[in-house]
Amino acid sequence: MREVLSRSYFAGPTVEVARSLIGKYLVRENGHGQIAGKIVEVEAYVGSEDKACHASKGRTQRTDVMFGPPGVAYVYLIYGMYHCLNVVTEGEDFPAAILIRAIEIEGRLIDGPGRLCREMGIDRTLNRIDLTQGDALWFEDRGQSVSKKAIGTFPRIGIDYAGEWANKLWRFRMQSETGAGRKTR
DNA sequence: CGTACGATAGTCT
DNA sequence: GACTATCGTACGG
Repeated sequence: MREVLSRSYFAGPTVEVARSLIGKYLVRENGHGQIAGKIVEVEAYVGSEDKACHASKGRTQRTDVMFGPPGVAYVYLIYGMYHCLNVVTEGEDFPAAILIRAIEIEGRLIDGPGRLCREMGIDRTLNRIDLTQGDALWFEDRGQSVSKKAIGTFPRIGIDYAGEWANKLWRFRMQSETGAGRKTR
């Protein structure tokens, strides 16, 4: 079984969708071939109330995409040199997204959103593209189930400014079977 | 091992 | 002009 995740899949509650993304596949297709990786770590950013969510600062040119339909890519540049890949979730006018933090490609752990984007050749030219079309970049269910037990929950990273919102356990990480990626940072 | 810090540019005030 | 959902290197123990 190999199924491209649909728009309705991403329309659900962000935290639940985030948890369910662990064990799914991220697939990148450029002119020269295809790279697929199993998703190992994600973070949920939920609504304008969530101080850690970029959209909490309002609807700007940059955050506008999060207010749109689910299943769309939100890619931004951070610290002037790295890109971060997110999928927009929930309905229109409810700004939320899931940050993809780590994947496993052929047994090799790609740990960190910046490294992941570098590895897969993801940059801002992919911002706002539709991720439900199986074109350039998309998510796949390959029928591998992950038990809830195998998924750890942690606070999100790099958002100490977010007050109480920094304590939410909205980061999900698969305990690796290979032993790779034990580190939690 | 651990912690500290600089690089670098887009975004918002 | 300040800040940033990061990463790699440098250095101390």
